[in-house]
Amino acid sequence: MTRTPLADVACSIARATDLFGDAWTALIMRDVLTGVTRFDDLAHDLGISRKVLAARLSRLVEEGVLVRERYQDRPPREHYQATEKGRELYPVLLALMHWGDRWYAGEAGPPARVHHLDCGHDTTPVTVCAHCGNPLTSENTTQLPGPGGRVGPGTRVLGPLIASRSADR
Amino acid sequence: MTRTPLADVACSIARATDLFGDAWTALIMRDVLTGVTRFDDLAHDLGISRKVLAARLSRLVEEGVLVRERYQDRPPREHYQATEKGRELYPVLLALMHWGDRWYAGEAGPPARVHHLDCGHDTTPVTVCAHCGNPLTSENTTQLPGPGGRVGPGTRVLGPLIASRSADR
DNA sequence: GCGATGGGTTCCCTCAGGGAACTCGGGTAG
DNA sequence: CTACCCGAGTTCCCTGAGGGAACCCATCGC
Repeated sequence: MTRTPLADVACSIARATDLFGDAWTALIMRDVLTGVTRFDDLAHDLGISRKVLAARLSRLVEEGVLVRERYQDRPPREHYQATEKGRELYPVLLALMHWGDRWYAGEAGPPARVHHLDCGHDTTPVTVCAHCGNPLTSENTTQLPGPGGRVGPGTRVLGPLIASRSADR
Repeated sequence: MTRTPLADVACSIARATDLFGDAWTALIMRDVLTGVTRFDDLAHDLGISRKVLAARLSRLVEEGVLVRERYQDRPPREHYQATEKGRELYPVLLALMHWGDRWYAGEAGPPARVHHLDCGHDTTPVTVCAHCGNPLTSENTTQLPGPGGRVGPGTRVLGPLIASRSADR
């Protein structure tokens, strides 16, 4: 649908969603990161059209989020593995999953648990400040322009910033 | 495009992406949470088609993520505010933004900074274990079936789980 | 009365997604 | 040697969601 290209907008969320803001991509990454790495397995597990799956996978490979590698020679079989860039999407998935659990889990409870091997407990993810370790929320944070945030022709900042909220109108 | 309905799949990521896995929804939430709350402002800021914006907003209101409220009577003006459910999407946005910063920021650096009011520093978000406070990664966690994760007809678990990885074939 | 907002809705067109069939190379059973 | 299956895609057609731009309607400010 001639999706408006978001990649060139000066906002990291826009850049990230240009790739990740697609219903399938998140689910593909979830599967790959939890061990479903082969084309047919992904197609069956997700119920995605094979055409779209092929397109998504090659996009993800192009972007360096996944690599396609041969894991067996006779017969030749390939699978997809997450790169470091891909593995770093895990916090996004955890955040999405946690939100889904909070707001859509039925009476039975969430469909899956996350088990933290390091401490041996089932856990929930919390997004905290790298500095002080306390949780970050929309109320206790402010978005400010960063070094790469200068405005130019064809470039939009990450949305009117708090500071420019009334100024830009 | 007769998008495959993901909402009924027994996976919180699928449920969340059914709503959120759309390029525009993430950006709308980013804007609303940073103070861009009016229809026209959103339309201009995002460069989104007004038709699609209207559709997204009403979907988000329907889902209880946003509320539409009149903030002034003469002339009548409405805006959209995030509910608690909506504000809790903030960690997802932070995770997306952080990933975008890590992998797509140019030489100039990221386009925006997140300032944590509680500790007074510019910060980066870290996703940690609610239990022990250490970072969660795809390597140090495992997904296990949860209470709501029983499999039935028409219901898929959150992707073949680690445990069933070789068993289901 | 007249134009300017703000907040949408309507119309048309194109192209991405769904579904299912087809391909192609390498096993493997008989 | 032939027949059949599997993994991994590719091709084809059809539908409907997204883009773009015009249109609508109520309420100001003048």
